[in-house]
Amino acid sequence: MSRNRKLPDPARRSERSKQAILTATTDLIGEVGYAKLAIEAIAARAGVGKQTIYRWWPDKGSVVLDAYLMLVGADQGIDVPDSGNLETDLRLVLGSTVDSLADPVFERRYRALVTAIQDDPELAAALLDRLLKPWLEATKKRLRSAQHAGQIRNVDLDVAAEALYGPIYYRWLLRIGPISRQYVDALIAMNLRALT
Amino acid sequence: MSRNRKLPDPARRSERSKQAILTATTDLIGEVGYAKLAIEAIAARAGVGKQTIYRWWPDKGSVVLDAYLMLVGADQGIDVPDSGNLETDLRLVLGSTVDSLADPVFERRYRALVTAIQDDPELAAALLDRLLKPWLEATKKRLRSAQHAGQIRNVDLDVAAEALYGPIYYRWLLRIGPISRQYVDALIAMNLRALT
DNA sequence: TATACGAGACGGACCGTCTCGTCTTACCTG
DNA sequence: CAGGTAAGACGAGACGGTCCGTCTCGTATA
Repeated sequence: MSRNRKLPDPARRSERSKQAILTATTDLIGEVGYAKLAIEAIAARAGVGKQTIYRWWPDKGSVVLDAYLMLVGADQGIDVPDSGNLETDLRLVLGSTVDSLADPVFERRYRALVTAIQDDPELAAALLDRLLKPWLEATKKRLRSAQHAGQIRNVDLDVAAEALYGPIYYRWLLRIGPISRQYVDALIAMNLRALT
Repeated sequence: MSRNRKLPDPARRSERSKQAILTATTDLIGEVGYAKLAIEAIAARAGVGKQTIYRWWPDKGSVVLDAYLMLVGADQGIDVPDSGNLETDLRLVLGSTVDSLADPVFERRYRALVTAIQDDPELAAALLDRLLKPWLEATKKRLRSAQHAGQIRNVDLDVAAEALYGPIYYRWLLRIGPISRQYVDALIAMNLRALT
């Protein structure tokens, strides 16, 4: 009862076409948004046959995920600096998160991704593994270091890391309010009060 | 250059058709999901002409919002109890939030709404005003009461309220992990440590 | 030599607009 | 406080258009 479809040979895949498809996808999301993004339009823009897209991706959401990962240059490793001053380091990493979310170049693409995720748990898992988890893990690593230095108490690091990112994404995803450096500072201050 | 469209008369609107449309929408989201939800299918299921839908709603997202608000019985006012014990009261209100998000009946409909919001800021504002803000305001009110009782310190209540809801929605929207009563308890404990 | 490729034809699903004839309702008249 | 009427909201569905996902074609490539 397993999948009966003949799989294509990745070794023979055209890198040129792949790049063209992902680039066209990123451009088109910026122009027409995710809802009106059409596979046909991607193929036309990329100068590619539709079948070439359907051969390598199961659906629109998967193309969008890969396009975004290429855009942000994922899989190159996230690292939170360790200056010894936790507040400084957190301000740096959360600040760069906020900058990305507020940057129009990334905003539409990221929102497209969140849209695609909502009715595709597999895609959500892929995004989690390849983008969100690296950030969370890097942040937890920095918090663990602070724990060992006796700067913060012995709390659940998953809860602590999500308490930092959660309110930012909450504000941004549900459009509750603007996310600014100032908001980040207030958030960090509150969390450090809980952690020390 | 203003809108040149003749507006229909709300006084003559058929309440029967309205209910049928919103009910059909809720049912169909549960069956096929938001992405595959078709206006034509809603009309057919509701026993209604397509024009009747297009006459009263500008797009699919708006229908979905109204359907959800009807489902949860919004606009009936949110109130956080004030037992004197802040932890108990927060556990109650955040617990009911988690229950909703985890309930399959509400989950698909709410995720549909989040999807619709991402490329429609106006719709997002409507959701914010009619659903999210009432919860946040009720929570802030309870926190303010605790402030006056000298139980928590004098912090920005917007930041405090969002620090409570943010991580829950973050986990749920980005499918980072399961949201449970246990997680809520850990979250409340951490926030209370920051607030006292 | 096998197969990934660009191109595009194909039937089908829905889109959003429109035009019917019917039914409902707000309002006017007596 | 009827009862009659005209405006318009209604259900139904035809319409051209877009895009879907599958399927052939030769051609190019590894």
